[in-house]
Amino acid sequence: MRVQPEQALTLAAITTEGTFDAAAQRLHLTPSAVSQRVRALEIAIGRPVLRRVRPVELTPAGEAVVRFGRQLELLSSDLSDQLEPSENGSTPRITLVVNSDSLHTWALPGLVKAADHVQLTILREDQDHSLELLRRGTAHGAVTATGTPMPGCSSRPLGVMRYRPVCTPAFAAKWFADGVTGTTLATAPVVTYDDKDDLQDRYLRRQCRTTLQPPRHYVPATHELGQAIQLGLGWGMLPDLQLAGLDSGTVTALTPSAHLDVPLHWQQWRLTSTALDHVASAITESAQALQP
Amino acid sequence: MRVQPEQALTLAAITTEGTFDAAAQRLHLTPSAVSQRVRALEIAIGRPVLRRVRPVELTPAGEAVVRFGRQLELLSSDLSDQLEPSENGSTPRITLVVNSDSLHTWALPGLVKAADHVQLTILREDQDHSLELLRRGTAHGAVTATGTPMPGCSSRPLGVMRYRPVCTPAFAAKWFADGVTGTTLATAPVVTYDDKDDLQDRYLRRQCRTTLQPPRHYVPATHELGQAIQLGLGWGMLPDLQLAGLDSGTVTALTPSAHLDVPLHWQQWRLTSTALDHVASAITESAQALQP
DNA sequence: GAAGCATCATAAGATCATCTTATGATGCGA
DNA sequence: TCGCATCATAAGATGATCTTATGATGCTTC
Repeated sequence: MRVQPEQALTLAAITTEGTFDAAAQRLHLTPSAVSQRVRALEIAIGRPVLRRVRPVELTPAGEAVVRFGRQLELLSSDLSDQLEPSENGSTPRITLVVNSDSLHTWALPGLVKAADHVQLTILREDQDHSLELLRRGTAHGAVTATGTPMPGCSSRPLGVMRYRPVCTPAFAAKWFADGVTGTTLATAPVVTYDDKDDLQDRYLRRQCRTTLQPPRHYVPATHELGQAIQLGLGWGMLPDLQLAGLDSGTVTALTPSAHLDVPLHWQQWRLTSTALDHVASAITESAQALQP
Repeated sequence: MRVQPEQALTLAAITTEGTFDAAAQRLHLTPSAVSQRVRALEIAIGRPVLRRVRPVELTPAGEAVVRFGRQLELLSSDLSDQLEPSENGSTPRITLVVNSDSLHTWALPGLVKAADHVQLTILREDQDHSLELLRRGTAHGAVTATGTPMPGCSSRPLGVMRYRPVCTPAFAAKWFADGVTGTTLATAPVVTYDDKDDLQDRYLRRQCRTTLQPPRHYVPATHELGQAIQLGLGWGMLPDLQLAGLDSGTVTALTPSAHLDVPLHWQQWRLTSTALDHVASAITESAQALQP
């Protein structure tokens, strides 16, 4: 038997919501109806589509069905758009994942322009999570650091984010009076985004060839991380694009020539949707800022 | 109200079949049910989707719905394929338009290779018609002479078909003993595909700078047109690729250096279907034969 | 560990969309 | 003019799917 569109859309809703009951609410149905739809779907394709845990976990078959459902949603939005270009009640919603630094520095301007006919859901997540969100179908596209496309996705390079180690002149005078050496770097406090943020460690390794454990402060917001550094909380890695926005003289590079390049890529589902196309080209346009 | 997938698929079936009754048969329904589905659809989107003539003619809104339906069909096939790679009962059907010369000379070999997991419907049509079939959603892809993509389609260049004016040595001796001039060209009979085939006229214009009206024979089949020329029915424009297959000496060029280049493009719907992707790459591979 | 809550499954009947049957109108060709 | 093909509509039949009701399970909280 064939998978019914309704069934696929239901499974997609369950995946985004995480539970049957939440999906039922979203679909304006009783939980029982949702349960029955899932059962019917599983009977139709002859195997389970998800594991009943919280939140639900899709089986491979379930993932295929959800992909179908998501594409159907977009197709449907496209059709509505063609039929009633005026009525904007049901403009499609595109969900994308952008890491915090990109969102803060370059991603937003282009996206704003694309938002005429699209409703955006921007998820601010780090690398690991962003690929997971793509895989689960929660997001349609993502800015990632890995260029190899997920199965079912296409990937295109966006450019390179260049990070530099910076601090205030006062901070440098206090901690690096004897120069930026293994000794001083081991004691000077560093400000990072969170405990997964390894940019600083990569710099330290390149600089000293050993693993250092300086004091660390975590500031999990890009703008505020910049502020923290400007206030002398520590030194840290900031993108060139963010540095360009600071008043000159407020921060200084630890080692002027040193920098870390993080290549960024746009990954999106291989599906046809004018809405998604809009967003993709908007991101690409924004990423012009990443070109040297 | 939203367009239901069933309704879109129904309209698509009506379009391919031409009448409600034929569509009903294909869908294993009564004509009445089909009629009611169409009515429900028209009420849902608030305007007619087709004109009730034979065969039916879609309105712009109807065309949008049919496109949606066709894409849904492909999506659905893809899903089935993913869920049951073994059961090949419902391999997707891809419809493409290829002009006669391309079909005869270069298009088929690659397509044959792609046919493992795809059922092909090849429509042999000339330029005007092929774009129309694309637009109406009857075909998923087409080999066209125009490179500017239709709305909703993507286009990629395939290469160039080079045509040369040829005839038999005997024909040349009889008609062109005084050389290939405006005078001789005006009287020597020419063989063309049909009355829309303007390759010969383009050659004549380029050769003489005036419009000539030589006697014309129409042979609406590529292979047979070649045979006709070999039998001395007239001179005509044949693709290099076709000439390569003829025994040497059977035909000779009217003006050895003269040739007409027809650039070819592959246009297809911008949608994600592994089946369509297969066909597209097969066509592109075949088109290697068009590279100089 | 008992109570409370959230979650999913199942049975059974209600509801509603959609199909079939039956009939009629229209247009076209023989 | 008849016959045929086509599409529309009314009305009842059908059947899928929903809601209601209830129960099982597992996790949290006190």
